[in-house]
Amino acid sequence: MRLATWNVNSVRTRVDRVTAFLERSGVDVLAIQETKCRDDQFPHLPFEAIGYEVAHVGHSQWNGVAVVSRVGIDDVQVGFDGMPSWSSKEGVEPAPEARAIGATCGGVRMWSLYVPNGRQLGDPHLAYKLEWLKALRTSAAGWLAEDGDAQIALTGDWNIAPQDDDVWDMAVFSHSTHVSPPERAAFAAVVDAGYADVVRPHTPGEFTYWDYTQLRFPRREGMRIDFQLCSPALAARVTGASIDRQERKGKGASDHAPVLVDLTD
DNA sequence: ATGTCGGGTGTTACCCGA
Repeated sequence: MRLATWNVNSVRTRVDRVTAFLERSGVDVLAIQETKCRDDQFPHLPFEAIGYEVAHVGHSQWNGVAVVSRVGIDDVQVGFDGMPSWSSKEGVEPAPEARAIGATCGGVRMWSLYVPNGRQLGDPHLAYKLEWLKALRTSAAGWLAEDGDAQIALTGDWNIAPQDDDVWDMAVFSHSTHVSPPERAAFAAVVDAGYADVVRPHTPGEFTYWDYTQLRFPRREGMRIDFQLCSPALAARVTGASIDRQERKGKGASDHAPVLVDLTD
């Protein structure tokens, strides 16, 4: 079985590319982030036409996450227990955002996660990001406490570069989010809860994201911020992993590349 | 920050978010 995660930066703009990727890559379960649409706007038909079912949550033009599967899609859960809310502006009641959806697909509990960006050091959005990750860690630890043999994949855009070599130049990020110690500690806490980054060992020195500006992609100036973290029982099934750099090329590319994991049957 | 992308709208010019 093959799992993938991909921040597509608008599923409506990119639907042809995403379905072509599914057909080309043989991915069985795809976690999508930044669909940037409401549920009623999600393009279900092109996915169903090639044999995939969709579970999606989207409340507005922001965020939006989905799981797409051709091996079944059961027990869909929107958000996780304790997931913090966010208010886009003063005077607006905080509400849960469309940043997490889980579904069981072919025996794997697949989560599509879009971790808050954090914006800038000192911004309230960074405090929200850290709270969000702490709550995710608590929930994810609980899932393993319930069933130590559970096959769980925490996949998506984590908006964190855990190591210095996960960005092209640390000097550029000296006053930025994504590399700050609290963010890295929040990521490490999820790993410590029992979820291993199964992709890094197979993709040394590779990036998953390149900014649209400044010719970052041709200059190979990227970041590794998209991950698949797997529970012990799932990590034991991993036979390989890759980052599909090809998908960042050409007109109409997302700024993120798909991250793939192969499992034994 | 923005030499770029998305989405949106009090739309054809600007807003926000990444």
